[in-house]
Amino acid sequence: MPAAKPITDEMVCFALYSAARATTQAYRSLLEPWGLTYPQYLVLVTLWVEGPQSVKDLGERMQLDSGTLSPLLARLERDELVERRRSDADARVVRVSPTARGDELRTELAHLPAAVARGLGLGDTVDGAQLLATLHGITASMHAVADDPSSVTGAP
Amino acid sequence: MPAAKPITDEMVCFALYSAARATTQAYRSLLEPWGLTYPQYLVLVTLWVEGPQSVKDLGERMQLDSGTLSPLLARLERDELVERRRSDADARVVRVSPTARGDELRTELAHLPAAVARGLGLGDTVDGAQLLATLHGITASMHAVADDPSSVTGAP
DNA sequence: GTAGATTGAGTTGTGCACAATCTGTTTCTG
DNA sequence: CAGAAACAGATTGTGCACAACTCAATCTAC
Repeated sequence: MPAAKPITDEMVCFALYSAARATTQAYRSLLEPWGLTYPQYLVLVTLWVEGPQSVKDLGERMQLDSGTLSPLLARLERDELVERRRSDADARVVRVSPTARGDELRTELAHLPAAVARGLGLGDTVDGAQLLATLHGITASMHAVADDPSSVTGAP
Repeated sequence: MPAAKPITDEMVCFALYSAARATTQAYRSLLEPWGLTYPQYLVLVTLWVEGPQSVKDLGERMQLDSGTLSPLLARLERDELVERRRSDADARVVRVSPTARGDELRTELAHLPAAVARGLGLGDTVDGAQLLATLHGITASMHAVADDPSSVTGAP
């Protein structure tokens, strides 16, 4: 067996990839009784916290484009959790708002954050603030790489 | 405007979700010249490091089931980067190994880890070992939640 | 040795992520 | 004002993630 390997980006990236998948699996279990997926839940949380908003705004908050959001919102609308209405002022804009049922879920799902925090060991084994800062840093760095790969491979 | 919000699981989970997506986007840019996706790259890395192995073993390493791996491997095989051969000893087992071209990529892509590490700020702004430990902890915790949601919601 | 359980891959169906493209507005500009 | 450009959202196509299922090969018990 070889000696301890150095920490490579691959290990970190793979760990990130695994952790994110494990998280959506955890939420899958928790949300299953409501027939919600994790991204659907995130959309609802955004609407609850920030109020009704356009698809574009929602996309900016969640860093998702209409190719992802449109079908997702269509499913939420089919399940009568959100409503989509084209703006009168600007017919290009579609305003998304929770339905009455959608708002009810806010109460029904209010126990989730604490439950997941408990599962995570937040504030206990995990320093939430520091982890958050690190993750934000990674997100920013990786966006920079995605936008300009040559910046890290050696400019051509 | 409310005072500073506490760190909630939602913030951490969303940050994780964003960071993971930003990472695959970064790899998408970097791997685009080779027509590889990030999961395909991960499979190749696993084969390079650990050598040819069965679909099951690959699935255990990457925590993916055959529903994900089978089509992914079929695409890698179509692109002549890996080969699949049913075992003589046990006809249920399919052994996956890199082709000559697949092995060539190991050299061609050898610059990636350092490039991404540079982009991440690994060892610089980010403590890789600690981050890795935290991510492994999260993965384990979330698997526990996924396997038994009642453990965090209060047993029914 | 055969019946039944287990295993390893593959297939099917749903949903998310994202690039590319399209459509209908709106706004900018000549 | 007319045409160009920009914009918001939806659609299409590819690939991943995962649940549920199928199927053949193998293993276990009897």
